[in-house]
Amino acid sequence: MTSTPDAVRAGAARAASVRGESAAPGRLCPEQGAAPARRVPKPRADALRNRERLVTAAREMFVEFGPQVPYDEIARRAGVGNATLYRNFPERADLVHEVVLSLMGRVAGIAERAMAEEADPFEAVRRFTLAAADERVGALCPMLDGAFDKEHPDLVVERERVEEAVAELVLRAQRAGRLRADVGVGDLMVAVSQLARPLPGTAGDAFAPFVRRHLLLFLDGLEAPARSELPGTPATLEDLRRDTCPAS
Amino acid sequence: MTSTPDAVRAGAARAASVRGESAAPGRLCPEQGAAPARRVPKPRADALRNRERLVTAAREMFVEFGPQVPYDEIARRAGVGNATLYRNFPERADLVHEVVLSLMGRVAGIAERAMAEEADPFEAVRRFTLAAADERVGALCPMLDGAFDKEHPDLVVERERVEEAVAELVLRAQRAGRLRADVGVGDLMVAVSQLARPLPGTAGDAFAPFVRRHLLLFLDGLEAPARSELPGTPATLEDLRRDTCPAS
DNA sequence: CCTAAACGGGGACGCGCTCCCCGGTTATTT
DNA sequence: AAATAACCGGGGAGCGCGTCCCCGTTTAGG
Repeated sequence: MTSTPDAVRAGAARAASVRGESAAPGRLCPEQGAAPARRVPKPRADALRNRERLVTAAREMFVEFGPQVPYDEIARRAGVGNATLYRNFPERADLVHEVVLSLMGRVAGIAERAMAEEADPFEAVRRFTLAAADERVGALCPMLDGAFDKEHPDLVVERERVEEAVAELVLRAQRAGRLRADVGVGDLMVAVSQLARPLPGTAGDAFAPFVRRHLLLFLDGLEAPARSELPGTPATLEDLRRDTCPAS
Repeated sequence: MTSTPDAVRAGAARAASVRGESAAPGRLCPEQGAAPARRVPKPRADALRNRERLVTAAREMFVEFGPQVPYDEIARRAGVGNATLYRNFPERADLVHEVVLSLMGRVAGIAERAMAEEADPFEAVRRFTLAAADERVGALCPMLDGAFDKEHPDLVVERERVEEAVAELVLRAQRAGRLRADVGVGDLMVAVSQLARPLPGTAGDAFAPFVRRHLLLFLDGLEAPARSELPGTPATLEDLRRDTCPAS
């Protein structure tokens, strides 16, 4: 054995993950000061392709079967060997992290686009809600219990992007008098996630039309003027984080 | 070994379960025709107590951790040995069956009481919805995938009781012009289940106030007059069954 | 064309759940 | 109240399944 780059890469990935850095290859990391100019071999094209395929497959499998789905099955779905999966994501937390990150990015984009392109601010909320459901935000729920670093820098950045966009969305609609004033961002996010949450066992899409109906009904309840008086206070996202992650 | 009643009981339970009969002890089964008057030993009082404890513990554990929770943990929560659990419910399907049955009974009672005691028909819907959520109907969702006999006679009876009561509840509210006409029983049941569905990892009750808010918002959307036009058709319970159980 | 990194899949390890066995305990029976 | 039979409890063996690694082969890049 002259050199075992597989093992080296895997070890590096694990270490980077622990330090809270992104383990994604393809990102040229500047030489670390005194480190003796170790040539960072640029990753191969097919390697990146496979990595992307794995994340996509993982997202689909997580949505359908939850985050406990066997590693080997994910690899099979992605059309690669299981070793490739283990090389890229030495532990499950890494994979979950990547999937959550990708999903949040999509949702943030949706919110920003809805805000930019929709004239009526309540219509923007509606469009965001339905599109977010299509992205299966509900699949995030089962991942909350999984032990993955919720304070990872990359994740915090993306989360703040989502929060900011949706908060703005809500605020505009409320200022326009189209959205009732006694609801918060947290109310919207959680209810959407719950209503769009996939049922286990259903291949996935048989329910889509019903989910749409229920979201629209909920949105009707959100519209101003309020038809009833709500108990408690508008839920912020901090409220939710406090209740779901009592440890942090 | 002179006689092993434990094994006999377990075997009998398994057979009865397959035949679609209730395996509950305490129910005196009339002597089966030509069978030579085998004395059916009346079950002991503590045995029934333990059985009831097990069902209660199972319901709690299912709500909190899903129907895959380890058998031994359920026994521990119930404060009995694991053998007792295996004696009463030789396979997981039996236990799930019992829990679902118990839950459906409670929900049916809630619906009937709401209808009888509430003057305003929409208020009856609201009361039913909130009470059903308190009973954790949402916990039913994760059990849909589990392989348990959904056509078991006992279950069908209870299911029809629920359906009839809720359908009547909806119909009355619609006839009174208080509930929008373009929603069906299925819309109500599924949305409530989803909104009240417990999040994994949360010990359970931190979210209760938020769930209440979201249910009330949804109910506001349900109120007549309709604020938007819904796509598709009102969901009946048959629609849902067809989509969740494609095999049957 | 050559080199080295990445791939694939077969198989062993180990964990955790299931399930049973048997000595002790408790409710019923006369 | 004593006898008896059913029931209970918990410890441990069996085993299925997911995780993880090894190594011969393939493939991209120079």
